[in-house]
Amino acid sequence: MSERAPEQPGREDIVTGIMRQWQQVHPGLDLEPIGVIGRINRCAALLQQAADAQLRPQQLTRAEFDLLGTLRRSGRPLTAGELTRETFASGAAVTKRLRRLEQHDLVERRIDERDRRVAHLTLTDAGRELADHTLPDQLNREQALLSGLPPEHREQLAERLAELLLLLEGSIGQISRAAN
Amino acid sequence: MSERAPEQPGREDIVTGIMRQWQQVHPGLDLEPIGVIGRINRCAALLQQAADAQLRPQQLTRAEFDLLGTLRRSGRPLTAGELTRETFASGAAVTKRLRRLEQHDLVERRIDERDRRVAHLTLTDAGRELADHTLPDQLNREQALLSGLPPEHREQLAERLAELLLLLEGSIGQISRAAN
DNA sequence: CAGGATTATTTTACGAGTGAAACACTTGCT
DNA sequence: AGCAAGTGTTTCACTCGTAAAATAATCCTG
Repeated sequence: MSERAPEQPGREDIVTGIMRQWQQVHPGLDLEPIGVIGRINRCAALLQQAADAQLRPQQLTRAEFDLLGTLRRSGRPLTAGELTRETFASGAAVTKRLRRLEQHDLVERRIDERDRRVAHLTLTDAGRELADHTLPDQLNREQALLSGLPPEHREQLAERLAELLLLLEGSIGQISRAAN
Repeated sequence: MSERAPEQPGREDIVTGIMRQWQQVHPGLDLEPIGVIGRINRCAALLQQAADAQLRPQQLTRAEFDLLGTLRRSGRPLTAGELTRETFASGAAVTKRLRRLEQHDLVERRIDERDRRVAHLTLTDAGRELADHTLPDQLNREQALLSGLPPEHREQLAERLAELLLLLEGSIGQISRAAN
């Protein structure tokens, strides 16, 4: 399917070529941000595509699975608002996703008695089982993807990304008040 | 919701906390993929949010700007199909975006005379000006975000991401026929 | 040189996400 | 107590993206 040119198996990633094109069109422009940010975006797109494909048979969206995972790892009921903040999503989106998850009997809703505005969401047994089955599966396939990288490079990548993310949370995250 | 310690300004990124939660719930599970992939996804989300905000005043979507940029850096007319592959998007999405860009007189369409199925798209003068004004702007703000990282860390990050992307293009990209 | 296979692009029908307004409560002020 | 202000969640109207079907042209191949 790819016998293009006398090209080596995998010499360059897509972004390298993109940067070369820009350099020819705008010589002298500092393209470093593309080398970092463009690659992050492409990697994210590919990885999300892979995750979506893996969740499709379970009839779950990545965003829905994110909710299940957030409930699972928190180990206690969360309110809709907490889920909104934890999953970095809009309130409207969370409402819709919760409706679907409730319809499929994966999460349950309990109205707070003190303050009847707030809803506490919990995983049902089915929801917990689904999460507990799906997460390790997901991690295995992801680890398989990453295994093509030498372990010390994976580790370095994680460290550098942590630095960057911390930085971005500081400079961009202000509005979204990511309440940790 | 988080009684963690006399919290320092920015000691940990969000993902570190998420990993700690998982470790408590599923001890023994290998969470390394979260450290890499989870962080890539979060970084991408934040960076895209920043880019969207910056493009809003220009009345452009990030995806639309991606089309303009692709045409600009290619330096020649591209067909709709080429744009589809280059921008990593679905055909339908490209059709819609091109319609909008044509309506705003940013790109022009010319039907190929040999094969009247194919459309060649070009930037108009306005489109080129917009791209030439917006890209450096974008790069400057992105460089400003990254400038919080030591230069050698930025470089290392770009290198490691290039390795990863190359790997992912090999293992995931098969379907999407990225004909380069 | 006719008619099916192939290719390039658009249309259609629909699902998912969004911001703003609405709704449903509780809190605090007087 | 009464009511304005505040808070948590849902609804509404809309945009954007997608997969699959439709359209439109070209390429074979006998």
